[in-house]
Amino acid sequence: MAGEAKPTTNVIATLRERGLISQITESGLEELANRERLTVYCGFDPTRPSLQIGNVVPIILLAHFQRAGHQPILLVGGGTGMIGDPSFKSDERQMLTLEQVRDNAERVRQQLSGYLDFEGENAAVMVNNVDWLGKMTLIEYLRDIGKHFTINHMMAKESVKTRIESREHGISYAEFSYMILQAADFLHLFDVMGCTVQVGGNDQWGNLTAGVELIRKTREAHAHALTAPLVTSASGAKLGKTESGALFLDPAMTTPYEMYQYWINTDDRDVGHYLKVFTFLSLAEIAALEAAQAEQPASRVAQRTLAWEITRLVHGQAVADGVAAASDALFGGGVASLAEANLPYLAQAVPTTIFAASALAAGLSPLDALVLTGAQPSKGAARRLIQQGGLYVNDERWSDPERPITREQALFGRALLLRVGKNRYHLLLVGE
RNA sequence: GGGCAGUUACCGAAGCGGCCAAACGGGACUGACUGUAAAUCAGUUGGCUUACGCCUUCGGAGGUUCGAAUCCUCCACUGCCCA
Repeated sequence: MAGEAKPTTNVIATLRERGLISQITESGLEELANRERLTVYCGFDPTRPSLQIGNVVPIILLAHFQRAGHQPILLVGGGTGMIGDPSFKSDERQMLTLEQVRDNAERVRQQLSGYLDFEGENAAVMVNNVDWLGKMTLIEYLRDIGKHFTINHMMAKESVKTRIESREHGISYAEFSYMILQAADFLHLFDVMGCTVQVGGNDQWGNLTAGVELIRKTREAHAHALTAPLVTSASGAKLGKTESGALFLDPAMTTPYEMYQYWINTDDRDVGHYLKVFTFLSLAEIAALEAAQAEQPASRVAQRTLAWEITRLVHGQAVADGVAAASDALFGGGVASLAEANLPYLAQAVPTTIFAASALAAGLSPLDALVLTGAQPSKGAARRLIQQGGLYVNDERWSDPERPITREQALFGRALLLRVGKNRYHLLLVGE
């Protein structure tokens, strides 16, 4: 399949100008990529139930390759996930149970399914390395693969260096062998699909080159490796870190609204860089957004675009539109501007409490409402908050703690958005 | 095993018989200002249908006293010193 159709654009140049290349093998990949259709793969180990935002970067690499006419392979590490990658990890991993790995692998497979085009002549392919690693015999592993690696070379790899030198932690034989398994993956995909390029995060460099070397030694063929840099912010913070933990792709673990808000709050200094990395907007469009942002900082136009694009990429356009509408209602236009259809996205955006219609009909004490939703720990605290002017009900400042909230204030007759302070919200919804 | 010092609110730390729901600092929260940022300034920071009223709180349990975070006894834990 590979090599039949001409690629359309210079994908390496595209990646380079977007700051998406950290290391690349000196193997003529750029010229080759312009000449023929390549098959490119990236692996994702199911070590957790969900991928994180950082995992999107190598997916985007694959997407750029696909847009340029090449064929991407998404590899789910159902086999390697049973061992655990030691690269740049200070401790031996807690081994997952086989059930956990299988369950995680299925989730990861679903999370990966939305980014690439699985139709057409350079359709993306999804594979799971347990399908071949699981069948390999010990003798095959040692004779066909292991024979081509020297321990000396493996020990010199930067990715495992600290573990080799560490007295306290050490490294098990299992984890030490991880790079060989990943090399075996590359060899397998080379053999059965003609795959000659592997991409990954920068921490994967050692594992990628292990595969390149294995293919050279056993098949006398050239394979290529390319890594994306670790994305960092101007303030040095690790990308995707929130108070509640990492930004997960699974909407049950990180709501699309949280995802959207995370990017909305991007520092001006980072927004251009992130647009290049996480969206497919042209460099001209990005430059225009940056200029508009610099001229009108309050518009947050670059951040809005970034947040919408990433949310759409991860969760789809309908969800991106919904959370954007909810976000605008919360921070800009007010809740009155929200369409009733977007109420579910608002409920996803803020903690939501269901309460009885009768309570509203009788007139709801704002003190009770604050305590009921957990927005305030006690009525005393709620009273202080109101007296300080810190409560808004559907955007109306509620300064009298004794004034009951009635049905007239409710949006669509059933929704009360309590705002505590500048930007803490609680939604009260009348139950069915 | 012996000796000494300590244990106060989210954290640090005052208080050493009534004026203590407990100084002060940090944090957190609210307001003003702002770009859903940072900085700054002001206020709030045990509970109770806000009441110069009541209730619960100063490691735990008892006791002395009209009255205890403050004094006594025992217990638990922490730190330092000596064996």
